[in-house]
Amino acid sequence: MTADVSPPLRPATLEDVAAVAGVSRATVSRVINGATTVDPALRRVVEEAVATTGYVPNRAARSLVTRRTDSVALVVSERERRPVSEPFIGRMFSDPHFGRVVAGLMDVLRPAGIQMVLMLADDEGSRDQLLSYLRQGHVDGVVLISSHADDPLPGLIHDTRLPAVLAGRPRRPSPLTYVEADQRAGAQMAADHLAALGRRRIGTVAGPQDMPAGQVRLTGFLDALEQHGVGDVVTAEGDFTQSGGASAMRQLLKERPDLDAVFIASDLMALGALPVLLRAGKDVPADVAVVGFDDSNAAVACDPPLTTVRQPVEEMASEMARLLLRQIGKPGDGPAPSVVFHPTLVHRESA
Amino acid sequence: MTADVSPPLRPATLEDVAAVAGVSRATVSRVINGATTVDPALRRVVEEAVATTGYVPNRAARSLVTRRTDSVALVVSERERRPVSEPFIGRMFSDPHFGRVVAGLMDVLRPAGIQMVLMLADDEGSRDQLLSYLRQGHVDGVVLISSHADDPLPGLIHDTRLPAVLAGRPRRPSPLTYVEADQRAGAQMAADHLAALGRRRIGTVAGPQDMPAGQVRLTGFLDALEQHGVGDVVTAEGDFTQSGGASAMRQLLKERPDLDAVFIASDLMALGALPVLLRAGKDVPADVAVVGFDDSNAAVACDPPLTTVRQPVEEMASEMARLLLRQIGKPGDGPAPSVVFHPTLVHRESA
DNA sequence: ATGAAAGCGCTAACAT
DNA sequence: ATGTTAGCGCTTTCAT
Repeated sequence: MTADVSPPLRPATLEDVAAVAGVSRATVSRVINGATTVDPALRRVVEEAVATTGYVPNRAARSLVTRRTDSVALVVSERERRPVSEPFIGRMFSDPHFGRVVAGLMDVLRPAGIQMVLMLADDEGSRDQLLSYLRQGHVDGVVLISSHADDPLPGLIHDTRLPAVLAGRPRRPSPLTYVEADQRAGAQMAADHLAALGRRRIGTVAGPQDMPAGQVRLTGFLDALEQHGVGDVVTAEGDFTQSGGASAMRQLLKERPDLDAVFIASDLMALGALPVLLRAGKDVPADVAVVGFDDSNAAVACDPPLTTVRQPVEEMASEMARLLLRQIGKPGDGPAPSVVFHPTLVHRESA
Repeated sequence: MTADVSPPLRPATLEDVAAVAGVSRATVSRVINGATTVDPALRRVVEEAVATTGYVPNRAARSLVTRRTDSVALVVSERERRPVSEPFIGRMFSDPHFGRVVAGLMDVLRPAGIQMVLMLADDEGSRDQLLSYLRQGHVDGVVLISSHADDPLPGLIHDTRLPAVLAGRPRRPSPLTYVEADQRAGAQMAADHLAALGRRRIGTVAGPQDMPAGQVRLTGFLDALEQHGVGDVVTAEGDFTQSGGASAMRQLLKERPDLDAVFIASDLMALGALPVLLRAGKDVPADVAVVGFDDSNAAVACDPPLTTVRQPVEEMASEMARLLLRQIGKPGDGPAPSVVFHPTLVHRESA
């Protein structure tokens, strides 16, 4: 323990450190920024001065001259909430999926010293506000999580020329880098599994056909099944909600009461569908095998626990962060190539 | 539609606006910041120039001189993850509760033009990093969500003299403002309800006893039950996760197979516990009445839907934001008085 | 009511 | 290898 230095009322500046170390501001700056052209002895002196003064760089000042901010925006884009009366925002925020993405991003961003600024775009006003924020260069890049297919934001963000990465392939083709899980491959794994189980009277609760994920999971499933010689598959469309899954399941059961397997395009819909099955006197998996998609919390909440297609959400988010950092690092290169992850089948009890 | 101005390669500065408007930088600055001492006519001219140039203030430059940042930190503090091998951070992040807090905060911060910077403190290194960040004044205030009782962060944050608001009363008394729901009252409501139902063979899945919420919900429940003449209550501790809820429920069932009611200290744990109950051949609520806590998404995802103690999480978060903004507004006043919200019992089908 | 000018703390040429 | 200097874009005295 050394004697206390009298506590600075004003945070130490580069100037203060320079004075203590007996060098110029520039030298201190060089040490701070790890320039190699500094005499080792001087470097030590400066480092000591930094320690005694408790110096921390002022981001605003630095950012003003470097035009970097060492922060990125995490933009959550949601469809406009229809009734303005609806009290609170953020369907996305209360989705555990969102938290998993944040965790994955932070895992990479934090060690890099990059801060995350959380932004929400859920109507035209907030979108304009967001864009002007981005255009003014208050962040070095953006991660976009969009919950709806017709989102104009990928295009608008691309126009800002800011490095950006999308969570999931956008519906309209975009030059922006995206990271997604191979939905088609996932659906195939579900089909293969069901076929391997010897099931032949198969149905599927599809997702909304106006969302890419909904479409691809359905066609991927049907195509794979066809390869297994199963051509006659009953289909009902759900809306990715629990109750949507329930009514789609009812419909399926009416059309094909002797069903022996069903692929449900999201765990949440499966959570709604399972009780319908049980109520109809079907045992899962004995009578009807069920495979879900996502490996979300809902999968374990189901009874029986759901065999489901897992997307490595955290890993994908970390990859988004890495891709973003890479683009920020060398701005000339344009968007980084997109990355597609491979899903895996998680075995539980429903199939 | 007027003719396009040639697109600026470099974002417009105050100087540019001043040139277009034919006034000085100072006057533009006054208009931007709503000073009253500007001639209405000139004001209009300047506003037009702002529009045509697409000017947006540069935060870094402004912050450098004002020493305000128009952003606050949302700090998530978690216990250190024991095995470093554990792949990912952020138990908190994947908790839907977190998302609801974010939504509530954003609801008041966004209209105020305040950005939220997400920060995580889960070991000493990240805590130090966080504190130096805070001390350097990169944010105007902090919202702290802490997941463990012995968190030193409230004290450390108080030492920074930065305006701050805590989510939940800290274990060690602190001068910092906090916002919380009356956990004890909530637990009491659960007990009253179960007692009114005539249940007497009662168990509870408690939260972690090293968390204030875990402790208070347990003691509040037990005390209230005692008042109803129910003294013999079996208890198992969960960790506020779904799987933790499941195993605690199994334990409870083993100790007391004839249980007719259980209070589960979080909906998420209830989501895990319900299937265990059903598997054991118990009908809910006929055989076993279940009351949860939180009124989160999980409550509605449960089958049957959960009767649960509702904390107005979003409203509480909004209140935190308001209290923080107030302290930021007048720094002299010190911490604002804390606020305690009252929980309500939400009736669904499980009890 | 408006303008001129002085910095805020930092980095990056440019000199030495 | 180190120091000198000129800004980055803004707010804010201080004159006028």
